Amino acid sequence: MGKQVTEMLKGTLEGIVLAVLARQPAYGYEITAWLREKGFSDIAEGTVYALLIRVEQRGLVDVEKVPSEKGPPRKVYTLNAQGREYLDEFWRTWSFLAERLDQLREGGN
Amino acid sequence: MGKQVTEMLKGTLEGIVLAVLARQPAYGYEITAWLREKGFSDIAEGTVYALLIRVEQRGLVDVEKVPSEKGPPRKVYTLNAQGREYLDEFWRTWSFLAERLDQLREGGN
DNA sequence: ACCAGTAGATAGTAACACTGAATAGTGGCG
DNA sequence: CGCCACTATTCAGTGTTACTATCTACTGGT
Repeated sequence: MGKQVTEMLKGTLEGIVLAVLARQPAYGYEITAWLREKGFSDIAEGTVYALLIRVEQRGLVDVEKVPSEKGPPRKVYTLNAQGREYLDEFWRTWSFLAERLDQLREGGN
Repeated sequence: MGKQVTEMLKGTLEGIVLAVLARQPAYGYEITAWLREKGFSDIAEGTVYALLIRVEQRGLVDVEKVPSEKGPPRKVYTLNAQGREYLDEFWRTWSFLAERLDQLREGGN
């Protein structure tokens, strides 16, 4: 998609994934497919898995192994209380940034 | 300010600085002060200088050394045609991301 | 002579997304 | 049975970016 998106995703992709999990539990492959569908056309497979491991280690999500009819068992991730808290902060940070950017774009000082 | 902002700034700070330069030429110290004033409370001094060198090497800005009444000479940066083009693309990328994020936030699918 | 304020440069570090490849399980087809 | 497509996860290595901390350098005031 271009280097610009890649760099801009740093810090936001994590929030995006947590926001997806806030709606309902999901597993890596599912999340990747969802992102692709939503226009993040070439988010690498591995990227989402690495991110999920990170948030798991930080204790923002709970994990459950669920057998799949097709393929190896799925690791289903659920946002926990700490994750919800973190997500709230993410939205505050995002709002802060988005406001500043919008102001800049309007040429406002 | 927190690690979240730091990571989110990756990829956007560059656009922010270019957007500032789109309004009028400026030098590093000035840009840093402006950012602080606008709420980016702890953007490190060095960060902006490093970024400016990067965009200069990519040919997005023109540079002119201007003697200062107080302190060493200033390096005044001006956005050139290529930089404006890059900035346009930045805004397109930003819009794409912001739209997706807004949708996610509304809980929309 | 010293210090605060202005102005810029730089070496080393941490975090994050990407690339590319490997591993594993299931079902269908010849 | 052997092969392939699809599902699903893992991992080592790389590039980019912002931060930390420090250093240089010039001016004016005490």
